[in-house]
Amino acid sequence: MNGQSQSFSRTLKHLFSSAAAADNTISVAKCESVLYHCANTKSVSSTKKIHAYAIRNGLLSSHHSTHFLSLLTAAYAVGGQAVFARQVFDRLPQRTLRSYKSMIRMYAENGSSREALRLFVEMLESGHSGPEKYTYPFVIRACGDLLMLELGTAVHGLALISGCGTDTFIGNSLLAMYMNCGDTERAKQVFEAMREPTIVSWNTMISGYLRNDKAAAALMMFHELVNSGVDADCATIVSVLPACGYLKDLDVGREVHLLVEEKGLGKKLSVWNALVDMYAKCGKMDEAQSVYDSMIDRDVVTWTTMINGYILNGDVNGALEMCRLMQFEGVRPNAVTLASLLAACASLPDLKLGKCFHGWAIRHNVESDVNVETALIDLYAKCNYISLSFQVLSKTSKKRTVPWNAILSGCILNERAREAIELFKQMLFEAKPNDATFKSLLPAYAMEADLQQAMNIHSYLIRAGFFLRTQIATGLVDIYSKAGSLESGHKVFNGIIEKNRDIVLWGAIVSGYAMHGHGNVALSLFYNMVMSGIKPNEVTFTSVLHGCSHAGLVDDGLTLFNFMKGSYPLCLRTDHYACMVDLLGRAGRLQEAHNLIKSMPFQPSHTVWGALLGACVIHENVELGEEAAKWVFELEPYNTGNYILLGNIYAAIGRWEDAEKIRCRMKNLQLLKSPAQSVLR
DNA sequence: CTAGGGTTAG
Repeated sequence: MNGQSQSFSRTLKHLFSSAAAADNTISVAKCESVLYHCANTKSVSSTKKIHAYAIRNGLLSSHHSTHFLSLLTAAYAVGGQAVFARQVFDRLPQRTLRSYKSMIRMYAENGSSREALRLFVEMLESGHSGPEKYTYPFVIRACGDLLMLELGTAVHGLALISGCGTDTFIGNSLLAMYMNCGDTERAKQVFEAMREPTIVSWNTMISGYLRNDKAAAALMMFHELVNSGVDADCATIVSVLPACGYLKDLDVGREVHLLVEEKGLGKKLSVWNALVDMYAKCGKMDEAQSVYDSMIDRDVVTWTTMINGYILNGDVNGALEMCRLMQFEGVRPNAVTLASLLAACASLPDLKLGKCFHGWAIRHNVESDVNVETALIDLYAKCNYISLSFQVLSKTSKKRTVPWNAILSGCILNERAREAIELFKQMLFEAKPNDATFKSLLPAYAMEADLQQAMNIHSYLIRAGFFLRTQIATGLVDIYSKAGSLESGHKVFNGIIEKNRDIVLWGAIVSGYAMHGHGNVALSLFYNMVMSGIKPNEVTFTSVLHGCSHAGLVDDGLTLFNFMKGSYPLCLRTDHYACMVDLLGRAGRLQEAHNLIKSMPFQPSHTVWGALLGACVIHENVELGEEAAKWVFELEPYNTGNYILLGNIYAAIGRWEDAEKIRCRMKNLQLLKSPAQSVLR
């Protein structure tokens, strides 16, 4: 106990002994000075005593009560007593700067950011000046927590006006806020304007870049930091290592590892855990293992990281071995461990193993964790046991969004579009949908291909304010295309500004026109896309080529194909050749089609030969038809359709015996088919 | 008094 708190407790004692003696001469001022100490020492029990004393002795009704109550508010707030603080605060005749400050701080600290900001705004509106430099960081953090970029920017301005612009703490808070809101550029500006960035500033930048999917920028920051002469600390290490892992940049990862050894930064377990994770993510399980072996202390995170590492590198047995060792060491798995094990079982998929881990989750009492529940729903859906997914769902709290998202995508996976749509309607009574919800749900509407339903979900999205996002717009374009309204799809497409149109959105509109036979529109949209600076990918090439072939645009198709060969040779896939063969073949240019196949830089697939065969049927070309058939019979021996196609060519030109022979061959194969297929499975 | 940091996660 230091001198100050000793004198405080003396004062408190004196106060109460005087009270016991019914000495009402104890002044409000005295109580106030005690309260001031209560706030400084975060002493809740003393605060309560003073509060009770004040009530008993009618101090609250005096004209001094504003000052007294605002001190009382502060004392409760500092002690984290939200309910008491609020009660006193609401009874204040006048809300003072002090009371606002302490309430804002309390709410920001206990996670009620919205409440904190409400009070902050009210404080400004009621004519108080801006907060002082110790309150700004709380307000700024609250803006960041709620992703309120506009308000955050306004607070930034206010801080500048009040002359707090150079404060390091406020600067660092601003960095974190902008990063949280996804505005990396503004964060960078603030960082560059800082006169003396501390290690915290650097770390905030590094981790912020990573959280905004800019791992390369995070690494650049790290290198700048190393060159600037500021010493890295533990937080730097655990911020930069995930970036190395994400980029699989083993060189930088090793550099960081060296730094840890040289500067003795390995005092915390989290640093070693991050190193293990980095090596695992870079695909170096042997090095991860050796870091792990060198560790004296290990916690559940270490084990989980190793287990994940083995899963990530496709070594399920290694992961299982780790589980056994972990159990042997007496370390209990947590929800994270089980969620990732279950996710691994889902991606295999391995129902039996998944059920074992479900059991393990129950034994370790984590089966009602949202992450675990979600992983279970996903697991059972991917194993085609969606009824079990529903069982898990029925036990969840339902107020969370993620399990619903999992069941929706599970329904899509099991081709239960109707059910997905029904579930979504139920979901709306319980939880708030987010972007991921629609990512899972929209394909259901595309499967239903019902224009009325398409319009329903579209109008819902607009009402709910979801219409801006590219990904969701893409889903809508796809739905409208499949439901047959290219016009509506195009309107949605036009609603996305050019800057926000990504390859997937372009792909959706192009394929929409292509699949409905509007090859010319598909083509011109495609060229618009290229002009707007979007690099086409295999998928867009396929759909636009498809469009050309469906619309009989032979020369356009050839031009496009040659453009591909010239500019995007690495994109060329077997599908593209199949489209071209189909295109040339339908136009009767069979020889050209055949030459194209022969020029292919890789083994032609059955689809390529199949396209030629199909064209040979239309144009009754036996010679090439037989050549194509020879290949498809080899590549796809159990597809009876191919035999029928060749038979049709023979029949068309009157070679009845050959047609009959092929028919027999097909029949014999059909007899073989069932046992053969069961072996193939 | 106030700022950054580890394992899941499509």
